[in-house]
Amino acid sequence: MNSSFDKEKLYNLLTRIPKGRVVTYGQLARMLGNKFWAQSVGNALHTNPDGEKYPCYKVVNSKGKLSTAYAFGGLDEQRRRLEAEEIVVVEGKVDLKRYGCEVWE
DNA sequence: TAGATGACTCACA
DNA sequence: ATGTGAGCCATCT
Repeated sequence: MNSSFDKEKLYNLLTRIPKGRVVTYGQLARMLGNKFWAQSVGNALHTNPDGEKYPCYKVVNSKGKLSTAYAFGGLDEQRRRLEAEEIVVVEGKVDLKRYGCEVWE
């Protein structure tokens, strides 16, 4: 069947992210089924700035770098939220070795 | 319908 | 570390 990109699934995963942990676009894409959805994931988050409801601030790229085009608040706000979960942000980046979660549940 | 754009990732120099 | 090229997807113009 055409397993197309489902935003609901993406949002579901976002809300499932354990506290004090971050996830990369590729990781989300992989969980959704296709690792090539990374770009689509970023696009979906940008077109759907549900940051008020979804922890999109926990989503970073494979290098652990935070989004430069944060839809709301800005990089400063995102860093603020991450630190609020005991996540250390350095130079706008997080240590995926420490906070990057491969899989949860 | 086709082309360009992007909050991506990976490999190589 | 920085830059370029190639790859796949969804959305916009």
